[in-house]
Amino acid sequence: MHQIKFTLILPISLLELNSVFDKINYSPILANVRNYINITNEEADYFVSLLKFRRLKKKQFLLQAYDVCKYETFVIRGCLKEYFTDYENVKDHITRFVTEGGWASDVESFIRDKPSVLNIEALEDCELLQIDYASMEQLLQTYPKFERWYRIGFQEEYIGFQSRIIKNLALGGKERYQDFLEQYPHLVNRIPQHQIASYLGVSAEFLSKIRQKLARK
Amino acid sequence: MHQIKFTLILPISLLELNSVFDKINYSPILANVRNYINITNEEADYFVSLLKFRRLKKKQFLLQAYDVCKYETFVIRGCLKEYFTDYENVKDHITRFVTEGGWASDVESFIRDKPSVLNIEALEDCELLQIDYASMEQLLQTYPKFERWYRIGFQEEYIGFQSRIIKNLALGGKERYQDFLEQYPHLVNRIPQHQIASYLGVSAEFLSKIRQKLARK
DNA sequence: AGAAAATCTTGAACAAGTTCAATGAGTTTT
DNA sequence: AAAACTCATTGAACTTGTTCAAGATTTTCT
Repeated sequence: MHQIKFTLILPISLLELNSVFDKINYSPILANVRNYINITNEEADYFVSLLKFRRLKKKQFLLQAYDVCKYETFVIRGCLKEYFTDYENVKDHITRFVTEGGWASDVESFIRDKPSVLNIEALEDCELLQIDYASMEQLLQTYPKFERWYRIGFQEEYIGFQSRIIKNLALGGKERYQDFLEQYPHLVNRIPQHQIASYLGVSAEFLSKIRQKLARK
Repeated sequence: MHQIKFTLILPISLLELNSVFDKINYSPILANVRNYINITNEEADYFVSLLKFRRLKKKQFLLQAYDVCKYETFVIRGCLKEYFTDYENVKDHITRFVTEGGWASDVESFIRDKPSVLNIEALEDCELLQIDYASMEQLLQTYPKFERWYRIGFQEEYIGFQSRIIKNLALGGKERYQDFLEQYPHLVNRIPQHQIASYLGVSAEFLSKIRQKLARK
C-alpha cells in the first residue's frame, strides 16, 4: 500500500515496483551458467528463450507435495523453503533453503515425472526463472556443453547434502546451530527461528533454549 | 586356507581364486554407463582403457581422511563403507555403503584436489575399477556424451541423499531401522549390526534394544 | 585347536531433546 | 485502534537415545 502511494508521487521508484513491465534480469542465471562453462551470446540467448519468468508472493507455493514438479526454478530474488510434511507426526521438516543464485526443485519428481514428496514455498516475495523438463532436454540436445554445467551443479548439491548428513550424524543440536550461524550468517536474521529449528532437526522450543544458553556467555 | 588347499586338489576352482591372471570383468561398469547413454564399442574400449583394476582386502583403506581422493571407484564385487571420524567424540559415522554396481569417492576432495573428510574402507574383499581426475576429464572432452551419464549418476546420488536427510529428520531410530530393512534387505546380513547402527545414527547398544523390541512381536 | 579379536546383548544411570501449556511481544489485517 | 496472527520464550513432565560396564557368542588368526 505504502509503496504504491509512493511510486505515484515519485515516478523514479517505479523501478522498484518490479512490475510485469520491468525488464527481466537474466544476469544472475547467466552468471550461474558461466561459472562452469563458457557460452556464446547465441547460446545464452537460446538458453534464456527457454526460461519462464515468475513472481511468487510470500507464503505462496511453487510446488505442493503429490503434484508433479514440472520445473527447475532459479531464484533471482527472494527465498524459498523445500520441506517435507510428515503426516504421522503432523510436522514439517525443512530440507533446504534456496536463496538468490540457487535452484529449487523436487529432483526425483522432475526427472521421473512422478508425484513429489517435497513442498516448495516462498518465505519472501520472489522473482524466479523456470525451465521445464522438455526445454531442459532440448537445451542439452542442442548444446551438449550445458550437460557439463548441469552435472557440476549436481556435484555441488551432492557435496552440500553430504556435509549436511555428516553434521546431522556427528553434532548435537547446539553445535548444529553454531555451525548454521557460521555457514549461513546472512540467513539467520532473514528466516524465522522456528524454521531454522526445523532445518536443524530440533524443536522450536529447544532451539530457543540453545540460544538462551549461548547468550549467557 | 581351506579354499587354497581345495584349489590345489581341484584345478577347476582356480577360476574362483580370482588371481591376477584372471580376465577383468568390465560388464558391470559398461552396464552402468549403458544404463544412461548409448555408446559404441569403440567408445567403450576407450573408456575401459582409462580404468585401473584394483583389489582390496577386507579392512584395507581405499582412502584415508586428509589424503586427497585421487580416484572415483566402481565396485565390481565386494562392499565398501564411506565414513567420517568425529575426533571430538571419538566416533565414526558411516555416510554410505557402496556395493556391486556403485561408485565411491570423496567428491569434494576429488574435484577440488583437497584433503578428504571421508575414509573409505573395505568391509569385504573387493574388486574395483578406478578412474583418476585427468582421465575422467579426458573422457569427457573426447566423448562429451559421457557428461550425460556422469550427470545422471549425480542426480541419482542427490536423490538418495535427500531421501536420507528426510528420513533422518522425520523418523526415530526404530523406524529408521525398519526402513533400512526394507530398502537394503540384502545388506542386513552382510554388514555387522554396529555398522548399520552407525549408518542409522544410533548407538550399537540402542540398535540392539530396537531389535529386541521388534523381535518380541 | 586354541587364543585373540570382533560382535552382540542387557541393565542401570544419565543426558539430550520433545511435548504441552502458558505468556508476552511484534506484525498484519480489518 | 482493535483483533487476529505469527513468533519467541520459559518451565515441568516425559521420551528417546547414550554411556558405561559386564558377560556371552561368534569369527578370525596363528
